[in-house]
Amino acid sequence: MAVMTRWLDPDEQRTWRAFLTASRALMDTLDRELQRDAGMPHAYYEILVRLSEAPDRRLRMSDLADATGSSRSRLSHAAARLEAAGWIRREECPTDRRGQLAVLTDDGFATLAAAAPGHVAGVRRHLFDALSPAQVDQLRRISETLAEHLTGSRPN
Amino acid sequence: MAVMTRWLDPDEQRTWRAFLTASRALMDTLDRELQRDAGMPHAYYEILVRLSEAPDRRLRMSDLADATGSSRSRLSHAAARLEAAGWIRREECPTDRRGQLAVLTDDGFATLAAAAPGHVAGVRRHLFDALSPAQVDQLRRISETLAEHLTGSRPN
DNA sequence: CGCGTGTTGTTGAACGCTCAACCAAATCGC
DNA sequence: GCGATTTGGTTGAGCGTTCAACAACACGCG
Repeated sequence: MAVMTRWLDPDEQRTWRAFLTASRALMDTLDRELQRDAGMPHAYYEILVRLSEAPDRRLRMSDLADATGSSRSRLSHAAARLEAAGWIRREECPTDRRGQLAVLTDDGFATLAAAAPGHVAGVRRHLFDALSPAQVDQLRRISETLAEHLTGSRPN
Repeated sequence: MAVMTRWLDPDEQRTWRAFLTASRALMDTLDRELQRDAGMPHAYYEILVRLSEAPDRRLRMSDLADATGSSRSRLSHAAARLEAAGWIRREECPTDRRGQLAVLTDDGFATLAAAAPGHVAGVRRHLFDALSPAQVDQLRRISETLAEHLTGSRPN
C-alpha cells in the first residue's frame, strides 16, 4: 500500500524557505562580487584556493574535483577555461599515465592573492557579521552534520 | 592607508567550508532527484509552487520573480520553457498594459502534485531527518537573520 | 498636457553545468 | 598472463543563468 506523504509542518516550511532564500542570496551575492572584482565565478575561485594550499600548488584532477565538490566533467571544463586564462596549467602525472595534474601558475596565484581580501571581506560582511558567535558555532555543527549525512564523510 | 585584511580564523574557515559543502551537496542532491523524477530543475519546481499558492493560481511576473528570488530575465526565460511544456500560460495584466500574468495550467498543477510527495520526502530525508529539533530551530533563526540581512526583508 | 524618468518584461550572446558517451590506462579475477 | 571490469579524464550537446541592451508603458512634475 502506498505510503501517505508526510508534508512539512508550518515550522519546517518556514525553515526550509528561509534556508533557500538565505543560501541563494548569499551565494548569489558572493558570486556577483567575485565576478565583478576578479572576473571569475565562485566555483573557479575555490579551485584556485585548493590548488594554492596543495603541496607544490598542484593536485590530481580527481582530488581537486573531490575537494571542490564538483563532478569530473565540470572540473574538466573549468580547467580548460582556467588554463586558457593562464591561471593553471596541466601536467602529466608521473605515477599514473591516465592522470593529469592541475598546477597553479604564478599568474593564477597573483590573481588569487588580489581577489582574496575582497572576497573574505564579503564573506565576513554577509555571513559572520550578521550572526552571533553562538550562531556561528551552531551553523558549523549543522553544516558538518549535513555534509557528513549527504556525502558520507566530513568536509575537508 | 589601506586596511589590513582580517582573514578567517580556523573556526570561521571550518564553518565556511562546511557550509559550502553542505549547502551545495543538499541543493545538488535535490536538484538531481527532481530532474530525475519530475523532469524539471528545482528552480522551476519553486515557480510552480508559488503559482499554485497564489489566488487564482496566477501572479505578476515581477512578484513571481521576487517570490522565487530570481532576476526578471531568468524568470522570463524560465517562463518561456514552462509555457512550452504546457505547465503555465501567460495572460495580459488588466491594470497595467506592460504587465504579464503567469498562470498555472491544470497540466502544470497535476505535474506539481505528482512531483511534490517525492520532493518533500527528499527534503525531509536529506535535511530534517539529519538534524535535531533544536538544530532545526537554530537553522531557522540563522537563515531568517541572513535572509533579512541580505535582502532587506524577511523571507516569505 | 508633454517631457523626462522609472518600471515591466523580453531578447540574444556568452558562459557554466549536466548528462551520456567515449578513450585510455590500471586493476581484478581466474 | 589475459580478458573483463573499474578508474581517470575529456568531449559535445543541450539546458539554464547572467548580463547588457532594448521596447513599451506608467508616473511625476513643471
